[in-house]
Amino acid sequence: MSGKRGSSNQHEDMELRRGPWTLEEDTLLVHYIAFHGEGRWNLLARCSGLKRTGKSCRLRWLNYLKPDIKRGNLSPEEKFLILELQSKWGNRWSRIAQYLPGRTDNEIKNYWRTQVQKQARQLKIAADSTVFRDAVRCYWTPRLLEQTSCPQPTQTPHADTAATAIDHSPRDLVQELFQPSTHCRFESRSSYELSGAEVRNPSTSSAQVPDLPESSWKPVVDELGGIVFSPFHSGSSDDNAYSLLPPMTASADSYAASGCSTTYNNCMNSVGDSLWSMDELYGMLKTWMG
DNA sequence: AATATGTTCAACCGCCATGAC
DNA sequence: CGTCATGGCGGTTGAACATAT
Repeated sequence: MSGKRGSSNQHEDMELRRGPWTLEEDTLLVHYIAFHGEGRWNLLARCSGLKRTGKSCRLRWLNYLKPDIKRGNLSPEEKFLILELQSKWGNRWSRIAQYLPGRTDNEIKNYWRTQVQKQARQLKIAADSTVFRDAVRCYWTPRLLEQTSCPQPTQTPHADTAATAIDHSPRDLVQELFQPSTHCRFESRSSYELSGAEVRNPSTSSAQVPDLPESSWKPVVDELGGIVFSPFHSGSSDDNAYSLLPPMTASADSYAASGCSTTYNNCMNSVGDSLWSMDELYGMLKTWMG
C-alpha cells in the first residue's frame, strides 16, 4: 500500500474501501478519468471521491474499465503467443501483454497459472523446467497452431521477431514467430525443416518427411529461443485441444503423414483410450526425451 | 438436494525503480 | 546524497461459481 509514510492527511484517515468495485465506483472512476486523464492515481483517489487507494484505482482502470480491454476467451493465437513469449522471457507478464493488444498482464498471468501450471502439476513437472517447456512446445504449441488459420509464412524471418512485432496483431506475430527456417527443426534432420503449412495439414501437404529411426524423434531446444517442433498432430478441435494431453482422436493417416514415430504411437496406445494417466505420460515423456 | 472439491479471476500485497525535492 | 511519493510489476489470496460426489 502506498502512502503509508509521511504525511497524514484526511484521505488516509478515512476508511478505505476494499474488495469488489461497485457500479457507482466504476462510474465515478470512468468519469474522473474522462475529465482528467489517466495517471496521478493517488491524486485521483483523493479528488474523485472514491474511498480507494490510488493503486486500487489504477488497477481497476487498467484491468477492467479501460475501453480497449478485450473481453472473452483467449484465442488460439493469443494462447500460442503467451506460451511462446513466456518461454522466452519468463514471467514478464506486462512485457508479454504488450504483444497481446487488449489483454492485461493480470489476465495473462491468470491464464498461465490456471491453465499452464495446472498441466505442469498434473504431469508432476515443474512449470519452469526444461522438460515442461519441451512438452509445451511439442504437444501444446502445435495444437494451438492448428487452430489458427496461420501459419502460412509469407514474410522474411526476423532474428528477434517479438521485439519487432509490437504493432502486429497476434496473428501476425504468430506468423512471424513461426518462421520455419529459423524456428522449427529436428535434431536429426539438419537439412529438413517443417513449415507451418506442413504442420497444419500434414495429410495433404507435400512435405517430404524422411524416414527416421524412432529414436531420432527427439525435440531439441532451439538456441535461438524459437519454436522447437514435434509433428504430433491432433485432429481435435474442442477445448481439450489446449490440454497437454496427447491427441486421442487423430487418424493414423495423419500421424503417418506427419511423421509421428511408432515409439510415440506405441506410448499413446499403451496409455489407453479412455483416460490418460499423467504418470504414464510423464514416464513416456522422459523416455521420449531421453 | 446437499455438500465437497475444483476452478476462475478480480483484487490485494509487498517489493522495487524512478523522479522530485 | 538521502528521503519520500508514486507508479509498476509479479506473486498471492479469496469470493464466486462450476462440477463432482
